[in-house]
Amino acid sequence: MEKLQSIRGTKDILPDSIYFWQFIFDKFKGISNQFNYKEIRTPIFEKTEVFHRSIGETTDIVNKEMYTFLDRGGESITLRPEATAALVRSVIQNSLLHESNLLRLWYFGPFFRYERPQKGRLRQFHQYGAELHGSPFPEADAETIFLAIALIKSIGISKFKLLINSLGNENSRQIYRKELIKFLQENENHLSQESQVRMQTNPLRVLDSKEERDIEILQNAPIILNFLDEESNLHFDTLKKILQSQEINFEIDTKLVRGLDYYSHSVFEFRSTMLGSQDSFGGGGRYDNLFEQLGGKQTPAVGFAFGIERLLLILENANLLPNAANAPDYYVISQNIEYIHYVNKITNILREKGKSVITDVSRKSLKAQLRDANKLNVSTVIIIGEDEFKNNQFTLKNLDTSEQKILEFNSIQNL
RNA sequence: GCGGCAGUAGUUCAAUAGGUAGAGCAUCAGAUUGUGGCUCUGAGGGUUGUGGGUUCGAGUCCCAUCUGUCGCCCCA
Repeated sequence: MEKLQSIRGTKDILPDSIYFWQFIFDKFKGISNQFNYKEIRTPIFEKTEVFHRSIGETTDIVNKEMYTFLDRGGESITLRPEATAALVRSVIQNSLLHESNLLRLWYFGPFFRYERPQKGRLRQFHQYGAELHGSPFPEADAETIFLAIALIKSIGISKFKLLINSLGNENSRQIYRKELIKFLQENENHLSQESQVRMQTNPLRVLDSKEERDIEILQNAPIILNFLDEESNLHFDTLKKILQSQEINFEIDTKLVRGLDYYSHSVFEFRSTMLGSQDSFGGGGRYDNLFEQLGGKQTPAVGFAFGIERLLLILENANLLPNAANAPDYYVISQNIEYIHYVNKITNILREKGKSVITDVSRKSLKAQLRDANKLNVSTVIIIGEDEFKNNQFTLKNLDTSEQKILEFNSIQNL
């Protein structure tokens, strides 16, 4: 028989590491509560249109990274490659903005992109994200950044870089776009092939190029921040001031554009030197037009997401993983299978008292059970041998000190 | 999707110039028949990722494929 294995780019989260996942989830849940964000869970697949209409037809995600298939009814379905569009769909569908014009949401779950796997880049990966719907103001952008930083710190990460940029509003971006295309056309012959194609489809993304010759040319490219209109400028300036007032360190990266078409105004990204070339572990931005694109009414919004696997890599590489292992309170050992009912009785009483208790189910010898208890880091064992069984007693042994004493059955209540 | 590197017991690795696989750790069991950890002894466990090819003979060479990894594209 051929051995079956998991699909390329997917990973089992095994019992040995599940603790770390729970650690991150619990911390993030706590911080989200402090910021008054509510958890939301949406399906992991959506109609393909949800993503087509939001992410952008010319983006790599839509073009080559989506898991799209026809279901048995002939409908085109896509495993979600990101959450923002799906959340907006849900908010519109369920009229969540009906009773309040402000909505704070967070989510945690799996996402899917068909990419060549690498460390920190999987086909099924997990994200935590938060979205703030309903405010056009930079205070909202700032709140999400505050939240993001609180989350990062809550799991012990203190070294990271925050990059910000502004893409301006629609108006500014159009003007800049024209200017940029003009510049790119003038230098077309010197650009990489990739960039020459992208210049036609999605010129802003050329800025992201890592090709050496592109980078060189782009040094003289027009800078988007110089094309912001008054409104856009004010928005970006205010955000910067808010961040500065709280002594949040950031760098302005005028080439930061991010890979989704729906962003406007602020975009930001978190990077760590503890990762390889996939050094970004989170990012987000403002998306004021997405609601309309998905058939809702115009609603300004801002949000961000973290890659859980990348956070775990940072924790691992920085030696920040928390200690797991919570040993059972008791191991009830029986010398002989004949005492099984007595052992179960004791075990059940202890469990009803809220203790975590383990017993042998594979008919191991007394010695083996003790070894087992030791391996499991149990510090207290209860031993039922012939004498204890006959006299309605039990032996309580401390494995750390090796002290042991015989007690009457009723004193189980005092454990 | 493109390029480089890698793939041997659960795990970390070893195997001279191609001659039919070994060790540490882990696992399990014993060391006077009611007691763990330390120590000692022993045992189980691999059709060398998979499929072809070259060869008298391949873990070792060649091809393909799968998976991982590094970089690119891109992103979390």
